[in-house]
Amino acid sequence: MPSQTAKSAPDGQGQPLTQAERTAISDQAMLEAAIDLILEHGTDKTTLQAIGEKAGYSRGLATYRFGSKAGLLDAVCKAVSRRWLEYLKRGVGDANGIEAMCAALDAFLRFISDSPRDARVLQILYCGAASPRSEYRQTSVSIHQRQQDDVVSWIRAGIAAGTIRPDADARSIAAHYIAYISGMTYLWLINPESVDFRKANDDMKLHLRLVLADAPAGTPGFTDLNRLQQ
Amino acid sequence: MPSQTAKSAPDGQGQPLTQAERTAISDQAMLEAAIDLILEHGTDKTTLQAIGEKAGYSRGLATYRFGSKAGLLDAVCKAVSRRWLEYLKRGVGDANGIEAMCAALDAFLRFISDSPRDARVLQILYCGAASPRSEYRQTSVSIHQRQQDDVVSWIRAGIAAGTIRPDADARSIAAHYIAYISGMTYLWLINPESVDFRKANDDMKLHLRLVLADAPAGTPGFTDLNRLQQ
DNA sequence: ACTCACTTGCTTGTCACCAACAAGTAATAT
DNA sequence: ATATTACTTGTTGGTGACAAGCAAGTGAGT
Repeated sequence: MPSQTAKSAPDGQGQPLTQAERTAISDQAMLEAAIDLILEHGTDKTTLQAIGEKAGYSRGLATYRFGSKAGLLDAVCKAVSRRWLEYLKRGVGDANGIEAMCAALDAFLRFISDSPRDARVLQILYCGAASPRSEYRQTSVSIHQRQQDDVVSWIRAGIAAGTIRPDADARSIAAHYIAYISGMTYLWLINPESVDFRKANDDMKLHLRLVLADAPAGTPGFTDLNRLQQ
Repeated sequence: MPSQTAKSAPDGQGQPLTQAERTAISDQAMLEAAIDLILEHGTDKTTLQAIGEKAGYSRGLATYRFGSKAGLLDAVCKAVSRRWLEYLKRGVGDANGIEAMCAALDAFLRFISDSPRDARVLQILYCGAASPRSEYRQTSVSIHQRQQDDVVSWIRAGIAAGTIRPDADARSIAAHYIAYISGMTYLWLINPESVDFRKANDDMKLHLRLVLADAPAGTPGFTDLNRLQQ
């Protein structure tokens, strides 16, 4: 127990930290500790005491800082979601229509292999948000809604650009698309071997093109699919 | 507190129950109480004491009977899953191919409106199974695997019957299909207003036909879709 | 630059609650 | 009547939440 002295300089040097630096450091340490512990034990068997102590502080800091266990989970959810959304943004760029939807699928696949820790903990937290009195459900709802809205705008832009057939129902397609990703991630989380995420995404891209692509009169239908699959 | 006397006849009559009847009655009462409490408070804020007492017994019976909280959740998960699988079986009958997949979507929609209590609690429990050390994850894995296997066999039968194009990848399609249902149910659970389940399922059925239908040379592609949507 | 009051970060003490188990009591079975 | 099973009660270790206290950082006046 290093007690509470010498916390002013983690590197051994005596230079004092500002209050803002102290909170930023301890916040970050606790969020990372929480991710590790959640991945190992799940949210319900992760204790605030363990989080605080793993981060190098006392058992009480997590409660003090985040107010409650739910508050901490919400903070973790927001922090990891932010990382994912930035990753997604970089992957999609300013693409639109079918290309944007395919790019987002690719980005998600890369996210899972680049940051499996984040991807897993995010899905665990989203699942936790399904609990009736979850105090961070709104966070999950907002993020899913935002992603769904993005997809809707991609589809509408695709329609405007003529790459997506005009009678496509953007909202319904977007819901289907988000549900697919969410469901696949769940299946992958509970049983990673049962899911070939790469192949599923490739198939999804084919299906998207098949279902959404604008088809001027006389273009091939299923034969086109068969050609793509070769 | 009715203490523990007069438990031999809930209807007031003095006729004794067999031991098997007693356990069956208390088991059922506790499972139903657990469902109500989980729907109201979520799994983590539902206590074994509350379950036992709501069922008309003592605070200790749930632990005694199910061994642990995880054991009880597993029992609830199995019981409700059984009800859903029977419902599904009746809805699908001995259909195959695309018809079976569409029938299953219809059955699920009816399940949600006929037994919203079961549907909601099932999704809550499946979400809980995503936790790293969940003691009933295997139950969720088995059920999802079984449903996926059913879909695979429907698809293979459809291929054999010539209603599904022969180059369809049954396993990949099945994973996509199960992921869609799972993901939609999650989105519906966390934010029921955001999902038009009926419309989404109608679209899903269209897409299934579009992606899977066997297409003899020269059949229409997208124009066929447009016709179906009228 | 020094100091002293104030604010903020963090820790420890404490309490109510909960899951789990053990031991005991009442019901059924033989 | 005795054994067995269903169920209850006593107890314990652990957990989240809160409050009180301690120490580090902050800033105005000198």
